[in-house]
Amino acid sequence: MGRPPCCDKEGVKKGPWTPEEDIILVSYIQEHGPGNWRAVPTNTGLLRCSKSCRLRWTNYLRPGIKRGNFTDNEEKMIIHLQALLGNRWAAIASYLPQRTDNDIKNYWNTYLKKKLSKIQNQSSSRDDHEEGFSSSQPSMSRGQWERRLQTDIHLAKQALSEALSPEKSTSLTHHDQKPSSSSSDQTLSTTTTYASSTENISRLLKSWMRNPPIKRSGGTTTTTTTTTTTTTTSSTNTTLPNNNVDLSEAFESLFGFESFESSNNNSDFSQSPDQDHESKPNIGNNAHQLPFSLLEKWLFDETVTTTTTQGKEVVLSDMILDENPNFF
DNA sequence: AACATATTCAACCGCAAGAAC
DNA sequence: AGTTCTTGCGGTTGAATATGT
Repeated sequence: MGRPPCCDKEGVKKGPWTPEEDIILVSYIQEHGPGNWRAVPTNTGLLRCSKSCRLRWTNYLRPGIKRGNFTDNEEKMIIHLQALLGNRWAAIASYLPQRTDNDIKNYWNTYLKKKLSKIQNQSSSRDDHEEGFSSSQPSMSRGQWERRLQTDIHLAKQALSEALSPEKSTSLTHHDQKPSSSSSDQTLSTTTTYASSTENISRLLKSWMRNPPIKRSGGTTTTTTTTTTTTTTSSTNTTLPNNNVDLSEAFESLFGFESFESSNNNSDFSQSPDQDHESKPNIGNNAHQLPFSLLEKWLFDETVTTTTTQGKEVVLSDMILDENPNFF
């Protein structure tokens, strides 16, 4: 049976979000900040459940989300972090601050998993003749598995190092400079790689205008009859259905996100402690300032620290696995 | 051109943890 | 201490889109 769904109420809209709804949500969050999601549908008049609002914000609307193709570095990091952390997408996403866990999860499920299994098939067919050893990966001898794990850890370190290195990998580096960085040139650079909420929505708007969701479940026809709580929103709604490009541009100017973003570089809007990243290590922010060993330490402290049978903690990354047979 | 199949990804669902009462 | 509420997470779904026949 289980608990009834939180959104089982009548009158709660489901399905794809419309630009109108996005605007309402963003303008509300701009005013009140993220959090207290329960109050969002009530206060905005959105016919969405709180969960849906939070998800829309965290996955698409919040500033700092990068969309589009994953870079090689990102791919590497995902692969190795997945090897280290498993399907802890939120944890993995914390190392790629500009990507959402949903994005990473989708990318993994639709692309990386297949790619890796292909590679694994190829290598396992080569390894089949080798003598087997019963380990957690049956097709691999224990020594192989240990060595691979070591290699994975090493590569993950390397990938992390590359990704966080300030002089490398422009896209990643820029992303790492989250809005909390104070320098204005960093702000400029972030606007090229980070998408602010405005940019997110304006992009959505543009693509939406190109391909209006005609068949979508009442999406476009659902005019938000509630003349929403925020003045900005209500004025926006009146102009929405007509001028497409102007709309998105008007939207950008409406919220003045350039100033908004920069004014929030040190603010709590995108980095407020009570929101999405509250438990995340926020590596992107200061990665270029932190000694890398510290990051490593944090990474491995959290994820690879394990306990031996004697209850003594062992840091896996520091172990020479082959020399510690008792580990298994 | 029309249909079938595969792929992508936004959104939903249910569960768990922790906060609030 | 127990219950309820809120939020976050990971798995899954299904509509839209791309690709193949």
